[in-house]
Amino acid sequence: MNKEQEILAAALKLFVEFGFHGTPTSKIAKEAGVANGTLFHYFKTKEDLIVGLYNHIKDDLNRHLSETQKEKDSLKDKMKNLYTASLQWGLVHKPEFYFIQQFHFSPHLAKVSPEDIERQTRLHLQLLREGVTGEIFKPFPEQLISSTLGGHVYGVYQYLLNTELTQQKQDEIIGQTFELLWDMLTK
Amino acid sequence: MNKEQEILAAALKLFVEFGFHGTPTSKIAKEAGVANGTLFHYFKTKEDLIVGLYNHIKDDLNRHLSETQKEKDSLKDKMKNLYTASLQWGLVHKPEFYFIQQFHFSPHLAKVSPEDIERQTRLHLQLLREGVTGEIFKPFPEQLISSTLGGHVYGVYQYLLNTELTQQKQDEIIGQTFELLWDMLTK
DNA sequence: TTATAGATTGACTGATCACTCCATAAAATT
DNA sequence: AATTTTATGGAGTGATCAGTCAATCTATAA
Repeated sequence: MNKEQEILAAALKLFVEFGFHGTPTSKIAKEAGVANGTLFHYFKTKEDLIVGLYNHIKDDLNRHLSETQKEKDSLKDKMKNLYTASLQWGLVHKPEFYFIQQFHFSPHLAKVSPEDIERQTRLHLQLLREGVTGEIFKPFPEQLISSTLGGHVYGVYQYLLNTELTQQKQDEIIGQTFELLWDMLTK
Repeated sequence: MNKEQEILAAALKLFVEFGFHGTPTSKIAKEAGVANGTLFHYFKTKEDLIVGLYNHIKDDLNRHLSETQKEKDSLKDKMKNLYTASLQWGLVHKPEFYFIQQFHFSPHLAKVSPEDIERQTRLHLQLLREGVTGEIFKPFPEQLISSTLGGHVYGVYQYLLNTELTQQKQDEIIGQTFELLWDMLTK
């Protein structure tokens, strides 16, 4: 791992544990095994580091989710794969998932550029549009379906996070809750 | 409004806008129109203020939700009233709702005492238990139903927040989404 | 009236923090 | 080989901040 990645990894670990406030850049540098100055060589400011870490994680997640998409799958299968992969990635990458949410409720969110946002939501938006224009979903506004979907994933994630289940039980829950979600949203 | 409440109101406003990190206690005191020392007379530390504000808001919300509950209502009506009141309160108290979420993804969450948590979740838990023991809900773990429910509220809230709807349209969406939720969770 | 306790003030402080700066080293480019 | 660019280090700094403190004010009770 190069120094930039070491810094990102250290920042993630400390931000999740102590919050943005509670984490001085000096501690991040120390945890990463680099000098103070090195951190500011890669990230002009602390805020730059925070936003950079967010984009780094989001792109990583997005790359992973994209890999689950196969052209020839039905919409339902594509969405199920997206749903499943999201939850599984979140369970494997707990600090990353927590950080995303922590970031979403911070003033730093406003610093994410529109291009970054577009790139990070393209995949979801595309599937959603497919379902809306194909009249697969119930006749609700696209935004409402999107929000409901997001909320559902969030809720199920919280459950899976707080109950230690075997991989098999986990997959079972994911499958069942997807069906609930699908039945709720489609005609 | 007495000084303690002025401080809480100022803290809420500034925390939501600038985050915990970006809000010095001196600014809070200034915004509240009190001296620095006065703030620390009412709250021993900044963290005390943050946690105190959270409990203050949560108790406020809880008091409001409790008022919607009538003994003789059916479970469905009780839940619908809780659901509706939650969303409406959140829309009227946007900063408060945002602060709750901001707080949930901060290290300060760990400082809320078990008694406070119990008091703040009693109402929800009670209705949930009623539905589980009465076999109204589908046979899922209580925790899963609870999380799903929370996620659903969260999702619909995000939608209502981001779309400027008339009161009437809003109520319509709330009614419709509750039915979706109810159908999804009950037998 | 006096005594006591709480409320309020704002100047002050010790510690901490984000960030700078310059020296050196390594790598890339000419 | 010479030159430029990039990477790294770490001591240093000015600003800021959470929290203190002693003085004053207010109110209530004895």
